[in-house]
Amino acid sequence: MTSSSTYHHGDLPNALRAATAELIGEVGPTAFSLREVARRAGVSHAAPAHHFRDKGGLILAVAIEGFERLSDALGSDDILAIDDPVDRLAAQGRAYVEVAVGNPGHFAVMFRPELYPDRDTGDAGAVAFGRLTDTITLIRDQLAPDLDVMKGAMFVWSMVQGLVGLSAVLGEDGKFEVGDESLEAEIGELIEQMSHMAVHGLISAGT
Amino acid sequence: MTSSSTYHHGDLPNALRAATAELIGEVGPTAFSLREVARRAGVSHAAPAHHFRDKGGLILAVAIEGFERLSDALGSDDILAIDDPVDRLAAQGRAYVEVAVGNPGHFAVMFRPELYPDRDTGDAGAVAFGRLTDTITLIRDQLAPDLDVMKGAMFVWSMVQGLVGLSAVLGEDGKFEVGDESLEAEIGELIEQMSHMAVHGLISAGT
DNA sequence: GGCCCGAAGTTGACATTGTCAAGACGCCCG
DNA sequence: CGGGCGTCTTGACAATGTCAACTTCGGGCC
Repeated sequence: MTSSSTYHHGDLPNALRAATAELIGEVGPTAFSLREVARRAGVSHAAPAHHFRDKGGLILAVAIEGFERLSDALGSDDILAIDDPVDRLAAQGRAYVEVAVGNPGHFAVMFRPELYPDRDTGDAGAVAFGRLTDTITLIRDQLAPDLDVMKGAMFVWSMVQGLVGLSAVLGEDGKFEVGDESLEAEIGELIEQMSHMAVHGLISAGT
Repeated sequence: MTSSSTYHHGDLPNALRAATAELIGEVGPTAFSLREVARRAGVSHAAPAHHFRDKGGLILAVAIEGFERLSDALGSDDILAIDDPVDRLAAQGRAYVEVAVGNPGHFAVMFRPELYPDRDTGDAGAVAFGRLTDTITLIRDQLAPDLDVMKGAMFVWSMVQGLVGLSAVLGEDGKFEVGDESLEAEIGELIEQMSHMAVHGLISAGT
């Protein structure tokens, strides 16, 4: 609880992770400043170094946390309860986008190894990727025997990751405006349509 | 000509753009430093400010140059000479990836508006996107009358952009290694397969 | 042809940042 | 109750982005 002595924070690592994700979500991973994070957490500017080695270490921790949240979402009970692999893949697509828009600070650093030089996220990314390959494997077994699972997984991962990346660029409020015409689709409707296209592409490539 | 007086550089803006793209390609857009660029161009640390307002202005110039190169590649004579719209789309996918891997410094900043706050790339991005929508429109007219062109364009753009983004993360030397199994496909082979899937997805969604 | 004004580049300064070394604080185990 | 160690602070340093003032060049105008 609120300790009278402020010298020991209690759970500074988690507070720093949260403040970092929040700050990056506001100003981006470049403008993000280690000292500002310390300020928000109410500690001195050098305190973060005792828990995370340096700036890169703190960003790495946020990236790993993001991959874990993604893995949890892609492998949730709700999703694993879906038997039809095509429906499950669509649900995973929706879940992916939901996690991305719900954790902008995390996703801003998850695919940027240059932000934590000489370190990596371990197998956190591979675990999340495995959630997708599992579903693609089901699709291959049931619907598309000749499908290359790895290429198929890269296909759907690229699609959904590209959508997330582009949506952060193109518009605000979930709407896109590109060129003369404006794409007025909600992002939810868009991911629905794109999932449909992706599934047909997968199946046609494997039969 | 090697001017005897070094005071006036001759074409400093272009030299700075080139040095910036090169440096970003080496160390990423975050570690990139304005003073280092000036050093490489052989000018003093404040010289860039006279041509590009500040750090963001220089990065913005590189981003716009990248969009222009992309537009040129997607609308090259070779590509426009391809009559079959499906073949043309596949060629544009290949061209997109080629430009991306050939200009890593540019692509590292093209979809990052947070790197140039309060500024934007104008219509440079929309022009490139238009090259794709043109081809998708052909596909709709000839093969898939009910296809939503904008959604289809977002689909293929997301896919190819996601592939580019992920390829920068997953591996070196054009190979991917994910999880236990390793995806040994060359990126060229991968984009070929993915184009195939994308086209089938588009057509099935529009008929 | 000479001048001169503005473009192009330099120098110096300042606040901010990331990192490191050294020290202060407080809890826990003996 | 005393010492040790994890936790946090303080102070310092080099590097960075940006601003203001200064210097140098070159082309246009009379």
